[in-house]
Amino acid sequence: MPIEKSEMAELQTPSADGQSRRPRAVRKKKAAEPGGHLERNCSVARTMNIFCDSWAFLIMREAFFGVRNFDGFRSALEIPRQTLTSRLRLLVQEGVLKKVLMEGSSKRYEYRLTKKGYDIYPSCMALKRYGDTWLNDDEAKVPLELRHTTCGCVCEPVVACSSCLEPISAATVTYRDGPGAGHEAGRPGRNARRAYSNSRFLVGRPSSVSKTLEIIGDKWSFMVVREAFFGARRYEQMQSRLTIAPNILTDRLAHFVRHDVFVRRQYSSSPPRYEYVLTSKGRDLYAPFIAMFAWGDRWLSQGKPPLILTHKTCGNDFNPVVICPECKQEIDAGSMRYRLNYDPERYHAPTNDHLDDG
DNA sequence: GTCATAATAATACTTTCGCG
DNA sequence: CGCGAAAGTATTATTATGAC
Repeated sequence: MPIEKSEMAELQTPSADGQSRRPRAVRKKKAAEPGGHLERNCSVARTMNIFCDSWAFLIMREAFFGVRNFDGFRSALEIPRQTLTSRLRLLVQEGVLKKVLMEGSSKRYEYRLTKKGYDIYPSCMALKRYGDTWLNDDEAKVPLELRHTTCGCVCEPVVACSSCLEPISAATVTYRDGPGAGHEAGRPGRNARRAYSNSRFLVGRPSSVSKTLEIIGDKWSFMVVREAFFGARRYEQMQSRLTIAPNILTDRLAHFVRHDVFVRRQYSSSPPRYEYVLTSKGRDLYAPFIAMFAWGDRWLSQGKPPLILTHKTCGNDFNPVVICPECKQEIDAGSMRYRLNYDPERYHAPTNDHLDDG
């Protein structure tokens, strides 16, 4: 991964040399500067620029359940209006939803999935599967059961190699630069904040997608996990590869340790140093991660993927696909039926009902 | 080097209001 | 009602600095 001269100059921090002359971005003072630093081209990062926080994904999930209008989203998710407004606008702008006038009305709109949006379904299922596997309290029952109409099985979709159709994991995949490799300016503006309280979006329907997003609901979390999948273990490695603020990195690592995604292990004692190693629970995040990677390749790379994947097991280059383990067919939203393993009524209590007690 | 803390910038959320 | 803008508050991200 060679870095060109011009990029080097950008990457250099002002504090690197003693004298504090700014390289040249002197005209800041406005929001003009952000996006100044470069980040590696990455389909996951691009995907996360669209689904920049958990809400965006949950809105998509509801869309797959058939929700179409503003108030439908609002009541299903108990999302603040303003937040919903801005998320819908973003999703429309990015072309995963489209806003259409409802027939017979001059002012009611509905939000429909575009092809691009419809295609995020497999990623959604990968998130769901992860939550079912690792975050479900009730061992016996997952909140939502999928039935694959193509083959009739009760389906637990897996992420697999498009060449041999065997499930993939971080350990069985290698990488090399693709035609779209390189660096690009980061998205202007700051990254989205995490949602206020984690429990906030668990109040809607019980959902394994929500639970998964509680762990990796923001872009930085995904980026930290990405670096871990690419072999980074130490604080400093991640820090330098991501140009992430140190306290944010600290925060995310601690968050991940709390959630059993990383273990913190001392590798040196004279100066105490620690490294962060993925647990099996952490390694399993590879499935949703790579599913979103594939989506970014399909829709945001203009046919020039930044990275090419090779499946060690079969030896071929491949694209990640989400398939039904029974019939090996790729899944899509149209071929799935659902069964709820919970009482829907119970989970649609009026707002704030859960707050008032002594 | 590996963070922690404090100060500051920016955004999520709450509330209120307006418009057809 | 259905939707969103505006204003104000709460919380988080970023920057700067420093402890060890």
